[in-house]
Amino acid sequence: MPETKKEQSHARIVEVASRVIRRTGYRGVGVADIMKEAGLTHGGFYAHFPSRDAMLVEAMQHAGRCNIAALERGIQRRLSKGGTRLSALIETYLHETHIIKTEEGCIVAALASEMIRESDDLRQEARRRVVAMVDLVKSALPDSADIVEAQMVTATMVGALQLARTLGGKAGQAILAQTRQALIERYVLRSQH
Amino acid sequence: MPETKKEQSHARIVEVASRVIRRTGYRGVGVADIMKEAGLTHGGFYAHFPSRDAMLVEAMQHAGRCNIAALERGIQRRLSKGGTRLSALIETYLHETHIIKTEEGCIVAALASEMIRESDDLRQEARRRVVAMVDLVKSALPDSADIVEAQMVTATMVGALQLARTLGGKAGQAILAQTRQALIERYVLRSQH
DNA sequence: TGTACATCAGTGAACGCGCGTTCACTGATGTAC
DNA sequence: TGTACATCAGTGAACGCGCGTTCACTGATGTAC
Repeated sequence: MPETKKEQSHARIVEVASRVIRRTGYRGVGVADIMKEAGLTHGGFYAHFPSRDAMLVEAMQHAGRCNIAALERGIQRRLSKGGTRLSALIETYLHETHIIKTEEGCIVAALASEMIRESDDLRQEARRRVVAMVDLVKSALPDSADIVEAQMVTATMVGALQLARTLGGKAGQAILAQTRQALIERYVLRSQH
Repeated sequence: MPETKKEQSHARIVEVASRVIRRTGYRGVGVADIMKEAGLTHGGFYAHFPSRDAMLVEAMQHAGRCNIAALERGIQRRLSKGGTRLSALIETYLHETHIIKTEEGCIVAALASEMIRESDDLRQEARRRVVAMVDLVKSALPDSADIVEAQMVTATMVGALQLARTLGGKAGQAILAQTRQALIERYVLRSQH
């Protein structure tokens, strides 16, 4: 069954918003901007969402699911050239291109320090996004690793990407390279003997 | 020589702002709120700063310097009870109380994901705050460790604190505990033999 | 010591602007007969 | 097949509010003589 026109518009708004909030933050963008970028006028917004906040929740969910899917694709691509699932994940997540590409990048890294300040609904969705990321990391860690270990690896990758973005340039790239190396050394090389 | 009344007010505004931005973010607070919390009215603001942005730069610098000083105090207190400088730093930074206490906490963790979106002046100051944190971490690492290694450790601690805050509760505390343990295992225990 | 004036630090009303939200209206598409 | 009406999806003007910034004014403190 084909989507109705309204459903298509709805999906387009969410898609646009999910990209824009990663670039400019929760507070950095208005309803009118998002509608305009989706090819609509701002007046129609409230036919799609009860509030700006509700739209942000959807945008965050969408961004997180795209993140997981994109990471999984990157992992499979790298796995086909050899290596472990974990090294493939680490190399995909901590790739240098993500320093600049925030719009399509990890929603957790893009908004981590803002998450705690927003409405209850947004914080709850933020928690879900973190849990989804942690689950993906856990699926790549050795079976002996528990959820808390996966949380720590996630924290390391998220923090590294954020500092790399703040410092920028060669220093930013160096952080990512170092973090890749350290995580792979700790979790991949050591478990091989 | 005693401070003039104006210098005292200026310092008080910066102090208040440095706390409030850690709690609510760059965009989460207005000039009037800060002046009110400093016991003044908003009209006088522009006798102290050329713009809101300039005040935020000062607030960030102040917060960062207080962070470094507080960490150093925490390190010395712990060192007097034994242990290494690095384990003292890790245990001070990743202490459970920091999950809730954002106002007095690390400015980098509080604003990491917002830093890249602000004005050039603010981003430059943000870079300085990151560099200062990294320098402190480097001062606690073994001499063989280079600056990039210090950056990675900083990223791990910052990321862990942010995820701990997002998840909250027991899960948040578990992340901090796990990260402390992993970092100490990697850098402290291993270098002892 | 007292008087007159200048400077300092802050007050509070006002301005302009942008943003979230509302709402009367419009053109396109679907449906009944 | 054509006509009349209902529904859908979106438009664009308007409202209220808060925020950064400006500015004329005020009371307190310092200074000259």
